[in-house]
Amino acid sequence: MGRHSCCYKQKLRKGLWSPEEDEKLLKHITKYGHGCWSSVPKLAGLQRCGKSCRLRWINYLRPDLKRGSFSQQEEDLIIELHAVLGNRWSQIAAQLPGRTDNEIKNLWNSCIKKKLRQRGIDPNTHKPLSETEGGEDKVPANEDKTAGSSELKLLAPPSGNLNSVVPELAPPLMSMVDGSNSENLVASTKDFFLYRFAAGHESSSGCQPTNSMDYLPPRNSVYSPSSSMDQNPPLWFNQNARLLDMNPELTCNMMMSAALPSVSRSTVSTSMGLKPTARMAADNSLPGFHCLEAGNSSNNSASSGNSGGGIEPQSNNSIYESSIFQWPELVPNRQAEIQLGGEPEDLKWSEYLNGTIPLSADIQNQTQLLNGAVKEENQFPIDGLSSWLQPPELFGKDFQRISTVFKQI
DNA sequence: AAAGTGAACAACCGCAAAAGT
DNA sequence: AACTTTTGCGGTTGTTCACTT
Repeated sequence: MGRHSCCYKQKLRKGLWSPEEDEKLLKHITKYGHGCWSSVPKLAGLQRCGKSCRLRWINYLRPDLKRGSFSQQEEDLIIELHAVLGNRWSQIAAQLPGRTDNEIKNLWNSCIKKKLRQRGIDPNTHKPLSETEGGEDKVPANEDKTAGSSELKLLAPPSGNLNSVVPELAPPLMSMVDGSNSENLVASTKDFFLYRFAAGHESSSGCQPTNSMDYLPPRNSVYSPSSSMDQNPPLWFNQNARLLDMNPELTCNMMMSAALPSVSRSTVSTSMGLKPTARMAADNSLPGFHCLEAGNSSNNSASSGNSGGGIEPQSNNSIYESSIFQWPELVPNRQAEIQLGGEPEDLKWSEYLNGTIPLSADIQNQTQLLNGAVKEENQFPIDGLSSWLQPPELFGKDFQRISTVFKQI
């Protein structure tokens, strides 16, 4: 319990990561996947603890990270999600594909808090400062993590009256949830989330969710309590539901993958979360939109079952099968960005790597490009590297470092 | 030009819980 | 069932850089 044992070992480096360390970690994970994090530093030849490696990967090296500044839409979404979830950054991050909890947390503490105060809003309670009688830094009621049944508690809005928010949102949003009306998506994104959270609040009792994001009701979904993923249905559903009702083919793939044993621990990146806009857009079905996530889980569990034995190189496994890259979800994500007014600099690794940085919202072409990349035996699309490696000045110093590493790979 | 300041970002720490033995 | 190991999360601190004085 507590601090990881590897942290006690001597001579472990701390502080900022060097490009060489990044390279080692990236190479290792690209080749073998992370498997058991505690064994990663040893296998990758790093003088770091596994925890540090994990953090570095999640917050910095992961290829599906979206870099660049937050858009206004994203900020607004964060504020509204925070009003519902409190400081549950990982859950907030799950709704912002390509963003990490750390990133969002930093943004909140350094920027959004200040903005809200300037607007006369208490960032903790989301009420006017005048109503909070100087309790600026007090923890709001919905952040009481230690209280029992916290799942339901934290879902309650700061005002304590979630119903005041939800009912009027529900009718138009229901059609969004059902995917039958994709035209009003942009304007209602934030409302959509509030509704979804509220829906979770209502439906969570029968599901015994493990966290507040496990609310997703099985509407329009394939989740069945009797299915094989019921080893941890809330978790499984939490991580996959948004994708499940996106695409029948995807659903099929995921179901098959989920049928593999031990979809349990949350080793799966929450970055698979899709904005509603992306979700709806994908209702048009993207052929070849494979779900890697469930396969990822099963694969991870298989490797983690070998804990202590290190990671066996899986030379036959593609990068996808190694649960590292999750390109396909980036297709709808990209569309989501476009619909949400994503900024040009909000480019993604997949786009760099595929050399398919789109200049317009031509999703079909994009989809074809990405599908092509996927179909090519799931190989890491190194061919596309040259095109995105060329203008590093466009993407900052970090880009140069990573690009160097990828070049070498 | 140098020092001070604040914003933004990166990383660490401690804890809780899940998973494994 | 008890204990250990591993993972994930949130709070906090440290670092870097740009801007101001």
